[in-house]
Amino acid sequence: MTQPPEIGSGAPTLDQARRQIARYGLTADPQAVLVAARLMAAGARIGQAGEVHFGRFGLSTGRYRLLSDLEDHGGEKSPSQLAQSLGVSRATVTGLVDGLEREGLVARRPSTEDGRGNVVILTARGADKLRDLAPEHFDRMQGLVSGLTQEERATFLDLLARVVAGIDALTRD
Amino acid sequence: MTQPPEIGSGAPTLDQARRQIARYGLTADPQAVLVAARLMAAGARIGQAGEVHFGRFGLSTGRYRLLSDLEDHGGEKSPSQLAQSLGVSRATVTGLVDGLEREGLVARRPSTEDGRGNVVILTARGADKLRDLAPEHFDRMQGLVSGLTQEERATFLDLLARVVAGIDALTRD
DNA sequence: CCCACATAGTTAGCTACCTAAGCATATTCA
DNA sequence: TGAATATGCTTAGGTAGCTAACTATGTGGG
Repeated sequence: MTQPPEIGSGAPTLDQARRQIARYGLTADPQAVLVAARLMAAGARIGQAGEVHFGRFGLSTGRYRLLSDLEDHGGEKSPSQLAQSLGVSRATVTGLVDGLEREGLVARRPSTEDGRGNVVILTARGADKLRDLAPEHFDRMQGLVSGLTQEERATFLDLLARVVAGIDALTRD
Repeated sequence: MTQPPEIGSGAPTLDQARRQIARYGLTADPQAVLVAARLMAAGARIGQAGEVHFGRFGLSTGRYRLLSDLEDHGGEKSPSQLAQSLGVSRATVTGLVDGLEREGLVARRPSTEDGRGNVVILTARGADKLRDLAPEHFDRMQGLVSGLTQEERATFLDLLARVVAGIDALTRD
């Protein structure tokens, strides 16, 4: 019983989609379902790969994004602003800042304008970290899309944006 | 100081990519970097949306994928096989099965062939759950890609596959 | 002026994912 | 056959993300 390839990492096939749809007597378009399923599988894989990538530098995706966002805004931002621009909850920012602070890459200071607020500051060590990882980081990022020509990348960017717009269909009431 | 839109959810811009590359005097292609960054951001968003979607049915993405994979294989599979086909670690499968077993959607039975092994079985309740959520699930999956024509979806599938092949560039030594 | 309500941040508790280490059972081979 | 190795699964401990609840400070209205 040599089972078919089915190389782990959960990439669904068109046949799987067809069978699933048929099993319940539905009328969905198998190709559309396949694209959606592949997209979700790809999203998961890219996310994991990102963690491995940033892990090389002793960071996680979330921590890198926070540092990078901080640098893009003059090295100083409130946790709420960070949560907003990173698209995560404030609780998540608390956790990310906790970790980064422990490693000395950012620091917290009380806000001078709002007694409730903090400001998160990029430290010199944090800036150094970003500088150090930049060459390899950008090089690998380019590698990720090196299988596409420049024109294909433009097409992909367009299609991806339209799919992202469709995310609402997945979550709306 | 009305700051530019910058609508949360962390979609990076071409300008950001350019500035970051320039800051360190690198030669990377900003467009390629942008595509990679957008892809990672999209992956995260789709992943979260998926959790919301499956959460509607009292499941998570991982739990749904496990149930679905089980059904696609006659309702019976070992944890190791599940880990392989889902592309996650065996430890993760242990956790997913723990949760699903608690809810009566799967059951564990000792393997008859291997004294070390288990077999995970899809219960009647598990099969019912899959049947119940199918119509809405497939409908929303279609909705996710409804912004693309059939031809565009085919193109997207091709480009996505080539990007997935590039994941290796992100993680290899 | 004070109370009600809004906002900033943290904490607690959940899920998913990982790696590494542990335990039990199989298998291989000298 | 007995020891070394391989395999199956679980456990322990880590990170990231979420929501909900809590504390503290700000703000606005009667």
